[in-house]
Amino acid sequence: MPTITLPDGKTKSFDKPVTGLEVAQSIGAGLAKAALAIKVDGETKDLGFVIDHDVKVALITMPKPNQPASADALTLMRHSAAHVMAEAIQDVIGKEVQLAYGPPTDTGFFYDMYVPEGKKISSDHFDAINKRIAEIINENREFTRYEISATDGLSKLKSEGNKYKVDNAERAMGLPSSVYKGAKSAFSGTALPGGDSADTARKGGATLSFYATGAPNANWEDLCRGPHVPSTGRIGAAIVTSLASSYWHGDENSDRLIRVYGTAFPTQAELDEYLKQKEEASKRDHRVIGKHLRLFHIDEDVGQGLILWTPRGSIVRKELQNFISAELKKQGYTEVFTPHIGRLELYKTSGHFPYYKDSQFAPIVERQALAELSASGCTCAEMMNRVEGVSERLAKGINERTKAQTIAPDRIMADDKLVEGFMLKPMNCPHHAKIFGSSPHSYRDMPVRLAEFGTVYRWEQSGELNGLTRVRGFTQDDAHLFCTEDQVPAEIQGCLSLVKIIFNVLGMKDYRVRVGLRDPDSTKYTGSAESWDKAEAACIAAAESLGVTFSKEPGEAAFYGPKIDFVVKDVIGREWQLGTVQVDYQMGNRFDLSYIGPDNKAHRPVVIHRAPFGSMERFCGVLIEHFAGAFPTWLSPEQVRVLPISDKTLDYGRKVLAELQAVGVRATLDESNERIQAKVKVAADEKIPYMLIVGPRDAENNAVSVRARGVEKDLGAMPLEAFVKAIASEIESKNAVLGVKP
RNA sequence: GCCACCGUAGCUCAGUGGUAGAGCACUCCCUUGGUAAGGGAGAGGUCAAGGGUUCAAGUCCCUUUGGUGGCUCCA
Repeated sequence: MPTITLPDGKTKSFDKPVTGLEVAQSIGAGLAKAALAIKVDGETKDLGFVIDHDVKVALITMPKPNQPASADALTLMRHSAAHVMAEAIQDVIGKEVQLAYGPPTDTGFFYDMYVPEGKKISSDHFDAINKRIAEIINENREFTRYEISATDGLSKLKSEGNKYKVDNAERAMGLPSSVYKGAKSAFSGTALPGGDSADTARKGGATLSFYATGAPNANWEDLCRGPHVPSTGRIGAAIVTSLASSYWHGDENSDRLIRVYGTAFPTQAELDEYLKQKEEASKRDHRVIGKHLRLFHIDEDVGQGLILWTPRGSIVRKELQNFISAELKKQGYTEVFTPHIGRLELYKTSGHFPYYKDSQFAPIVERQALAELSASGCTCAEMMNRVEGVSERLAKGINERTKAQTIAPDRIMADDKLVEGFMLKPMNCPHHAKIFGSSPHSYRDMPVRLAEFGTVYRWEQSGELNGLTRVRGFTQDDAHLFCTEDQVPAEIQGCLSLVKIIFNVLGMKDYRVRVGLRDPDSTKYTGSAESWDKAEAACIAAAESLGVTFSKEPGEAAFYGPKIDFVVKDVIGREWQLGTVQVDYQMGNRFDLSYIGPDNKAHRPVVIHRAPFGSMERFCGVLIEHFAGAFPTWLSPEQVRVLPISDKTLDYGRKVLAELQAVGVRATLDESNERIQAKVKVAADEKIPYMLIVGPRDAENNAVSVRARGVEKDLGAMPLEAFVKAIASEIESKNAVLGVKP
């Protein structure tokens, strides 16, 4: 005799078990019609789910017209749409396509599938697939769930010959996979997300559930734990959007699958709106704007992922750098400069080599050594082995070593033919550690804060490179704070206040904060449990003080300490990590760093790595999108453009230009013999904050007619002197004194 | 690195086997016009590179290279 509790607290009792649909009907016919599924004690179930005991329920419904769909409704609909798309693909491409895994995502859904040799799916098929999807939706077939015993289910799947579904079923039943032999234990290292794939009907139960899109054994069906919308017609509009490759279980040594992306919305209008928004967003793409506004250039002759900053882009970058430098000065940082390379030995000490060798540029080997290796017929692979060998030897030497150098640099070792070399630095910390270590320190001098806009190089996989946001050479606004353990909380706090200042000034509000904590079950971490507790507490407290929401992520700490990361989304929804603050208990040991404490004994400093922008490249990329290229005046490559009405006021224009330049305003003069309308249009396209239109009237009064970017009406004429004063104050304060808008 | 798609003038893009095109930008000329493109002329190309098929290739095939979207990775 179930009694159900509704979200508003009201209860309803039934004298026999009821389905979700019956619950909805008991409340109202309209609700029953709109219902897609039912949440039973927080878990989403089909409307056909039978409730036989007391539970809390909530119905998931189609949104009312002109109302946004709930996240639950979208997820449900998209999961169902994944089935429809899979059926359509098998209809269009062939039944030989084997389905693996098809969950909903934030913006749609995907289905991973194996496309056998001889079959192909490409965007040329999209029209046919979309047409078939529309047909299936139009047929309004019911999603029919049925359960069979796990043993029967498994043999059914085996007879169908789809090893991926067999694997899913075995996984759901808690059995070891009979088909997947990969190293990783689960998809993407975590449990299967709710959505597709199999699940037992009840926890610990012994059945597998299938969903037929229509009638079992007559229509298309799929092993799936559900839930689904009642019928295909409840999916408003769905399309396939793109293709990508993926790996079975995310394991690159395993089968390569095709991931087909799609999305679905309750109505065609919403789908159209979504597509339109995507198109609009792509206009804000920093790669598009960067080209249009001539901010940076990537040249294939220079190399992939290597940024050439053009004069205009360099101004933006330099202004940001000046801004942060000024803040650093206020906070007691000292600036250092270090070279772009260092000996391999250094990176063995720091632990960057060879552990991370796959993500670094190949070592630079000294000329003589290279010649001898080449003469002896040494292959590249052999050379790499020797390069690594010397590092390992040095590592051993370093742990027990005194200050004495045990291996001569830059030459082939006579005994075992090992090679010395240099590496393009992947990080700045080793150099900074060496600076700290180069002179004695008292606890009275601590913390020592070494800052550098340090350029580092990393061998990112070619497919990962992306405009300014993922590159192979980038400049970190890096600093290392060498402090006593007691100073850690205050220093973390200081780092975050810096990030806060920067984000506030730039008006960046749309970011999330991750606090990476240690995995309580792991022993991979260095440093005492007590230190970790304190540092983690300090990170959490600092994050709280930011006043934005943040997530605690156990297991996401680096092995050497906890960290705080700032993550922002780009225009197409991809997340990029920007700033980071990381506590490090390891570096002091690795580099044998010390300071003299009040007890007159040597102590290890704790090191805090921090980079509030992350990298100048990525930050500028994100910033371009944030402003859509319309930088605030202080950041704009060109702050003012003087537009003479005609050649007759060209001389006055020159005078205005000279006065602006005299006070350091970045201004230009449009000397073209276009009409004023054309000059205004061009300046507007280039997102120039201020246009000064100067004609005979202005020249007579020593005035300028001001037009501010983003302001409908022009600001009218004002004395030149007044404008110069106002814009200087706008630049100085970084506030829109004159009212420029993005 | 992997999968799919793409690479034509400085930029945005047409061009489905038969003599390389448009708009914008650029140069010159006319126009001297008060707030989102006045008019005309000119110049600009090894159609990403290399190989192949064909009487004939920007177009079809292969390789390389670069880009885009994902996957994987991310100190």
